[in-house]
Amino acid sequence: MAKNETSVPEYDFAAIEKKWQQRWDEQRLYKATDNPDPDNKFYMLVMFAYPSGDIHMGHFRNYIIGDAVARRQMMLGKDVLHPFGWDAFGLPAERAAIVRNIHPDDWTNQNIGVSRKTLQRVGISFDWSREVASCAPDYYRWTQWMFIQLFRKGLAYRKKGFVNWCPEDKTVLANEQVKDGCCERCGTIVEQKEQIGWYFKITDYADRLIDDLEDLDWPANVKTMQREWIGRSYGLEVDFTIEETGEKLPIFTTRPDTIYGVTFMAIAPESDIVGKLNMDDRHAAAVAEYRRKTAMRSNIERSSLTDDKDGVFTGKYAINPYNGEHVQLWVADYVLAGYGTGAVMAVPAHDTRDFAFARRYGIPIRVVIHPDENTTLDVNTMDDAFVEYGPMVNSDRFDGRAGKEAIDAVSTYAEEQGFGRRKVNYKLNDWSISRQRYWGCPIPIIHCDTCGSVEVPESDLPVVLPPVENFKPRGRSPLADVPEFMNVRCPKCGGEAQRDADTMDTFVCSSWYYLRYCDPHNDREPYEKKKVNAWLPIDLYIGGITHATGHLIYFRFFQKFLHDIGWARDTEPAKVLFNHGMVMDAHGEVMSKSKGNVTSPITLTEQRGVDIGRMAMFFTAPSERPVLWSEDSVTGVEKFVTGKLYPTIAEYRGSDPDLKQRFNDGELSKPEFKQYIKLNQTAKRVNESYERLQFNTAIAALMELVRDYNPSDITNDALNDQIILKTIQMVAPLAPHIAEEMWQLAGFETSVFNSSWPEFDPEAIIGDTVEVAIQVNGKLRDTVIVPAEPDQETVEAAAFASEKIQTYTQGKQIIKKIFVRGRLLNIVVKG
RNA sequence: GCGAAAGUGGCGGAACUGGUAGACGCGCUGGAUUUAGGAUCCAGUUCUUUACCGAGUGGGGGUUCGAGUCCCCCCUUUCGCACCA
Repeated sequence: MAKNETSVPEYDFAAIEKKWQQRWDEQRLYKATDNPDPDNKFYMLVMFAYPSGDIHMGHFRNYIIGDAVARRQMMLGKDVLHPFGWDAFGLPAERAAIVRNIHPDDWTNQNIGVSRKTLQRVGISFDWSREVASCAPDYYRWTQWMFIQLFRKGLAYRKKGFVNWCPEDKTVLANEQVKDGCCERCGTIVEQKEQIGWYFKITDYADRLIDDLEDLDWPANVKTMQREWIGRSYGLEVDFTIEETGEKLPIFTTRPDTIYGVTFMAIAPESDIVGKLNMDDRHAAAVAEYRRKTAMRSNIERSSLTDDKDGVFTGKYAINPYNGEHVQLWVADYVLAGYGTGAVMAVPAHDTRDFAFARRYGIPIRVVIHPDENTTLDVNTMDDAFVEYGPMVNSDRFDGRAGKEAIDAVSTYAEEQGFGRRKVNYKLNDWSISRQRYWGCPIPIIHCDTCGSVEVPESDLPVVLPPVENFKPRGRSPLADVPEFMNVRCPKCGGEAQRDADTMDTFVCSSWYYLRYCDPHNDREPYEKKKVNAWLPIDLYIGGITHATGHLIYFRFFQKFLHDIGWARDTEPAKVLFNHGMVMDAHGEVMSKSKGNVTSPITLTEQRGVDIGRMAMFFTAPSERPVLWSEDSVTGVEKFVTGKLYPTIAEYRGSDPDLKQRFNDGELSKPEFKQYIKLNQTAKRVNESYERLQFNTAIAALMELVRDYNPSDITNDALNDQIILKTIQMVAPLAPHIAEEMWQLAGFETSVFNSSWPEFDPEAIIGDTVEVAIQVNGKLRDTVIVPAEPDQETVEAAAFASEKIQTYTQGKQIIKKIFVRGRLLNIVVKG
């Protein structure tokens, strides 16, 4: 064996990790350029983290995936931007600070320090010179700037309305922060409360937010969730008339073809239409009582009563403009005040909810759609509404029309007659952003009795969050009790005025952070456009699925807005999105402190080393699937790294090979050629695995390569050394420290991450012989070994030479033969 | 209830456009080494069987020379939506 006798030091991971983390830092290996080549750049982004103090396995997994991608992109010669920062405002800091009796600012900064150190310890290739924290005045100054831009375009406005109110956190929540009727953060049942606050008019962007999903390379489920959340539907708005007052009562419907089947109308209890009806005392009292009752019910109670529709009659009637019919007007809580016009036309025969309601209160049911020409529906035997399309009946001039065509005809008629118009509705509501809390970005608005809501002049930004002793929640913003903060002069008229006391939803802060990374220290503007346009769009954005209908809609909205006002070229922030799977314990349970089943990446890496921890995480499952973490995940990978991979460096012969050199069959011995083939097959497989973020199969391929590597068969030093060096390069993005150490032991003075990612020799993927499967009638009966790239005759000759094949074909009629190049021959026989 | 995705050994998981199912690893079994344990190495490991044969990717049907992969029905799991008119 041509073994190099220089002794290789033992694998001391602690020393190796420390050494390389220090050197990488000194060399500024991860420092991103300000002037990337736009055709050769890679913006690798992982989601902003909340600095809770400990980095858990979920973070670890998220960041090592991004890290592997970033490091490989470096080796592919790209200009790489791989930044990190902190989503540092928000309730948890405020609560922790209350409990510990320290200031949220101190608590947050301490945690950032600890978390940053942990991330550095696990060797993530973040460019820390670009770190941002959303609670820093030089960051939130520009969050306020963003608010002002929206305000100037009329896209930030203040209104009084019903909002989600968390009684525990004592603050307003956005729809996106309410889960199953409960506060997403603390689980308390959310109440509806009338409150004045600021909104972003995201609904203006609803169409673009849906339509532009088309071109995004995002997981299909996220796109579907966003489409459903925005909830676009096309329909007709029809003006019914209130009988006595003659007032218009517009309603929205997606089924104009059922309009002759309307037998009653229903109004949402919260709708202000209810107040305009002129009800007599008896009905007014009943309605008031009903409204009071609904107000007390929480959202979950209301939605869980799906089958049990109730309501109350107003004593009033409305007129259907199509046929002049007078129908009863009810108040019912299955109608939502916040969608459409807050009132609906009810067609019991063709809507499940209306059907249940009509049956309960004995309201007439009239069939106006038949399943088809030959089938008629009988009201008396129906046990549910018929909701499909079909020909219209009992519908005057429209009888016989069906489906989309019917809807068109009915809609056009309304438009011609002037009592209706085609309309698009959305489930998406405007984004409520006011929070009655201390630890957030102050809203840069001054309220003046004469001038109204006035923006703080840009030169006065940031509006600094004042130091406050007592920031306990009391149901209104703690800032409201700080007169030095609140009382200011109006920037317009100079009169006495008051600041807005609320702070912004932290999702505002995280809606533009990816732009700030491109120019994080700019103190004249949020960022230089040129820099943002050079780095954007994000080439790969990695995070958990939890943000599908929150952050991932908000930041698309911001990007589009900034595009519209000339601050960004791109209309979408991230071309590719990837959701990694969760990390759970060995039994598939979510890790949590209360369950006591938390494994810390810090402990893991201290005991086994960072690279082993990373490799184990990568190897256990492909990146998008959940990982059930257990010690068994580590065993095999640890044996491989310390027992197989690392010792190969002792076989290095110091030939300083040209890694671009390709060998051909003739210049290598048979066993050498075999190993050369294996190397190139592996390079191909590893490449494909990296592209799909399937690092588990990349590791499997590398394990095979190292297993089959046999230096005693190799006399060609250049080949031997090429195998070793390329192995190191291929494993480097996954296990950076050990790879860098081996690279140095091989004699290199520059980083492995500055070397070129190995390409494979396409001529060396197929060996000199191949195994071809021989099937008879589609069943595998034998395999034959033939020279590479065989033609059909060669394989057939080999096949019919096989005794096994003969026993299956003898005395039978051969009908046809199917030959798949390099794969198989299928002989179809009869008899 | 509606919608989507997924069901492969004892376990985590491989299998590109239909083409040799179970790569790689864990675990397990046997052997070597060792005073012993551990570690390491070698061999085996889908099921049934001594072996051959046969069966086999949740169940049932279909298309095809050939199906884990495509189509239909059913079951299970996970996720999302959940009165959106």
